This record gives sequence, C-alpha cells and structure tokens, in this order.
Amino acid sequence: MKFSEAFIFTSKDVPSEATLPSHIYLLKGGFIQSVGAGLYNFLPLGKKVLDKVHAVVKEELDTAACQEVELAFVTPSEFWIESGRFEKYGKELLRFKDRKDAEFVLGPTHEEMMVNLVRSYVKSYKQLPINLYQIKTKFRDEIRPRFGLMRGREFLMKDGYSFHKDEESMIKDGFNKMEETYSNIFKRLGLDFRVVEADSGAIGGSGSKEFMVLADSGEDTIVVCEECEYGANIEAAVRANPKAPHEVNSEYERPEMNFGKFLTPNVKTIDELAEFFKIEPYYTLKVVAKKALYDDGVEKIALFGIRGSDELQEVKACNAVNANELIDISDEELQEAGLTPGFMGPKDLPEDILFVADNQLKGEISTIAGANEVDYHYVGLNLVELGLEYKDLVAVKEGDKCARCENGKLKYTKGIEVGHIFQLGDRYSAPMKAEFLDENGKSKPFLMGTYGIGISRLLAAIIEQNHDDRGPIWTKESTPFDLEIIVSNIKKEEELSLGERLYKELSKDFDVLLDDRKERFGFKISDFELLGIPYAIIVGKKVKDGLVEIVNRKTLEKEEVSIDEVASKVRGYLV
RNA sequence: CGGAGUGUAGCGCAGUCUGGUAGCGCACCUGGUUUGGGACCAGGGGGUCGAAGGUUCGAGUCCUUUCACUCCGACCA
Repeated sequence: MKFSEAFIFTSKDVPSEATLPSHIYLLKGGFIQSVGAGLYNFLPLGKKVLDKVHAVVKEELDTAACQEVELAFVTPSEFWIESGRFEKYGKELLRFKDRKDAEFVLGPTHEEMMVNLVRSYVKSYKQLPINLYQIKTKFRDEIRPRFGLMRGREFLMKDGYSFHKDEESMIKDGFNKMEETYSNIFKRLGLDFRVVEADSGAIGGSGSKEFMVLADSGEDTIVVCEECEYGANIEAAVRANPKAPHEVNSEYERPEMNFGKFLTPNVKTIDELAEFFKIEPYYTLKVVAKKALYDDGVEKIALFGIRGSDELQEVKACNAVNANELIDISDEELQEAGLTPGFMGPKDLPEDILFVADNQLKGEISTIAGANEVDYHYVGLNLVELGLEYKDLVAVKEGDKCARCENGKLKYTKGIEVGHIFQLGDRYSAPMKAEFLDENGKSKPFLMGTYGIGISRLLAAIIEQNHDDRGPIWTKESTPFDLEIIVSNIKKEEELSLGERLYKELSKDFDVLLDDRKERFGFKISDFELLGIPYAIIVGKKVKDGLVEIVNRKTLEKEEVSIDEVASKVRGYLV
C-alpha cells in the first residue's frame, strides 16, 4: 500500500475524553473512529489489525478441530424465553420488534442460538463431541461503555460452544482443550497473560477460567501467588485458612470469655467491639447486610457473617444467596425489618432474613457477635449449635497465604479480561430440551462448554501492554503492516526510485506500507511511530553513499545497512 | 442508575460571568520557498454556536424544556 493513496488519517490532537494509551493511540493513529457511546467505526488500519487477530484465532481453533459457523445477529426472543434469560439478562439485552410485532433481541452472546442449532441436527452420542464457533459482532447495551475498544457496546467477539456426552468429555475434550488452545492464541499474539480462576457470573455453570492480560490499566483485580502458579479473579479467589492470632504469636491468648448476652452500650463497630473487650477482631463476628434482588421483583434482606478481621467479597456473597444482584441497604430499612444495625448477629434473628456464614467460621465455638438487640452482644457464642449455612464469602487480601501451595503470599495485580472459558453443563440444554441418545438409548441433555475471546478488546489489550510515549508497538502477528518504507524526500529521484524498487521487491513476501507522501522527514517518522509498525526502512540522505537505515520501532534504534543487503537483512527480522 | 461536567468549523479550544451580529491553533485548498525529527510566507474555503421554546430593539451569551456525549462509582468479552 502506498501511503499517498491510503485512507489513513493520523492526528496530533485527540479528543480529551480518551485517557488510556490504547484509546488515545487507536484514535490518533486513525485505527478507529468514535461514532457514539461505545460504538466505533474501524478504519482500514484498525480493520487490518482486527483481521490479523481474527486469522490467528481462526487458525488455532481450526487446528483444535473447532468449526466456524455464522449465526444470525438478530435472534428471535423465543429462544431466550426458553432458556429463561429473556427476563434475567436485564437491560443489557437490546430488545425490539419488527413490523409484524414479533420480538427480537440483538445477540449479546449466542448460547441459545447454538443450542437450537445443534439440537435440531445432533441426535446421537456417536456424533459427539462437537465444537462450533463464530467470530461476530455482539451487542450489549452496557450501562457505561468506556475506554474505547476496552468496553464498547458493539464489539467483535469469538464465541465457541462445545457439546459432549458426559462430564469427562466436557472437561477433557472441551474445557481443557480450549484452555490450551486459548493459551496458544494469546502466546502467538505476543501477550503476557495469566489464566485465572473466575466467577461464572450471569452465564451460569460451574468451572470457569479467565485469560487476563496483565496491565495496570486493567479493570479486573486478580490475585496471584508469589510462589506457585495460582491465579484467580478477586471475585473467585480463595486463600489458606488464616491462623488465629494466638496460633501465630504467643503474646496473644485465645479469649475464653463466656458471658452469654452481655451489655455493650453503644459499641457498634468491630473496632469498638475489639477495643471494648481488648481482643483481636479475629475473635469477633462481623455482619454485613445487603438487599438481595431476585426475579419478578422479589427482595430479601441477606446478612453475611464473617470474621471481624475479614472483608466481604460481594460477588461471592451474591452467589451464596443465589441472588441476581446485591444492593446496599439503609439502616432504616433494617430497622423496619426488626434488625438492629450495629448489633446484628446469627442468633435470634427475625423471620425472613437470610443468613450465611463464611466457611472459615465453620467449627467456631466461641466468638462475639451481635445479639440482635440494641446495646447487646453474645460473648462466647458457639456457632456450631446454631446450624448455620456456610459458604465462601471473604475477599482475599494481599499478604494472605495461598490455598494451593500453602506457602506463598498472595498479591494483587491488574488484568484485562480477553478470554473466558466455562463448563456449562446442562444449564442451557436442559431447559431448551436439547437432548441426544446415549449408548443405552436413553435421552440426555448435552453437556456443554462455552468459550469467548474479545477480539476487538484484544486490540486495546495489545496496545496497553505494548506501547511507549510515541504510540503503539504492534506485535508480529497483530501489526497492520509488516514493514514501512519511508522515502525521506520524494523530490530526490534516487530516493523515490529506490524506495519504490524495495517496495516492489519486499511486497512479494510482506505487507509493506510505502510512505511516498510529499511531507518532510520528521512528519513521516512520527507517523511511523504512531502507526506502530515493527520495522521501517528509511531511504534518505545516505542513498548516495549506498546506504539506507532500518529502524526498530520497539527500541527506536537505527541501523545503517548497504542498499544491496537491506532486503535480505529485513527478511531476517520479519520471518 | 447516582454524582460531576461538556456541547461553538473535521479535531483541540477561547468567547458565555458583564447580551451588540463569531474567533484562535491544527487540519484542508492555491501559489511559492523549504526537505533527516511533526517547516515557513502569502492568499483562501468552511460554523442556522446540540435542539426546541421564551425574555429582549437585539441572544453563542439570560430563562425554561429537551437531547447527546464524557468523566467518577455499582455490571461484563
């Protein structure tokens, strides 16, 4: 491609709302154009990168025996009603009616469509396993799109779905195979990433892992172990059971108070309680109150009991009570329900209040907890006698011990979620009656896996991880052009003709951009840096001495080479 | 959805407080000079000031309504 003929418009200015490097450079370099909240046009450069990423993903998936399909973007709402998600998905699902008043949704993900497709053809276990995918525009009416391609409303996603006859196949042929395939994809794209344990969220199902590109600008907090390979999204992270203060430090003693219901006037917070009894917060029980929202507008008050030294992890809490969402609740609402903010506890609760205790309180026979009565706490409360429900509720903190190796310290880091794989089981196939006949002639729902990659988000992720203060630095498999040839001054006949000769020759094997614009050198080299192409050949002043230069975009180093050698030298760098 | 803010030329902004008929930089067009780190000179084109209504002799500026967008928090590839 000749730059003088290309639809490439770089800019020195950038809309002030762009804050992330990826957003800034994609706009400045003329890769994308913003057209509305979370909506972008891909210009030729952006489209080229998109296609490169697309190609890598397709190649690896096809190698893993996945087959590409393309499903309708406009999907009849009946499938969504069948799966139960029509109600559940909420406002993110864009719904509309056609002229005949039939209801449709714009596909935000395609489980329903894919289940419908497979159930209409596959009838026998002999036809399994199957793994189908598509790379297609999705639409999610996000509450708050932001950060350019990082969180758009319309975006390009690879979504794949596998169908299996049993759990073993679902894990081995589906989940594990995709974990490996995804790792290959992100490696090829040159990304530094981590596979982490994840919460399954709204899509449902059991096991799930996320592929996180490590970057400070990431929206997700992930917990990683300093010693072993353990990594998890903060929403799903677990830790080794922390030791009690008296087990760690002989200066402390385990409090052995047993006062029953005890007057604690105006002692409301954990800090006050610990101070009042002169003990560590570990020996107290903290209650966090939330309002849990369910289908059809049902609301319940949910209380979560954790150690005074811990923090509640809201996603875990939400899953623990099977709610669609947890929201904050006011003291007034709690009082109306017969609760006593500041003195809430697991014993003597009013009716209709959900109470879940954290796993790490299991077996606790002496703690201090609110008595559900103003100014009173139970001291020496035995939780075992209460028959509580236990779930994992706590947020892992930096410095906690790893549950896997029981040795390493856990720390936080930031990540961009570029891939997510789930074991779905029969979450969709059962309600949608997608069944096959097994070896015994018995009808069973398919067991499924679902696998996503944010293709357009990957462009942003690649830049977040690969840029300097002049622009992006595309990786080998993502760059819009392999090489740029800069003709320093097109009015110098020997420069222009050499540039064109090299361009012709190298274009046989590479995708080359020839900057033949009537601009000054400085202008062109800055554009090269802003486009982020890995290498450039500068054809300039020294042509008369038989020399040109090769620039490495990453290091910005220039290397003088003779005209005769340049083609073979560049080939060496590019292959 | 809560909080904050912005809509003026393709982009970035000033002008709004204190009403008097729209300006700067970049980009674009023409001519010339220049040519290794985003050049210079001269000339030129382009805006019903987000929209609607109101106050006024007169509104980018004041009032009302409305729409859109952005930023910070709860959701997600």
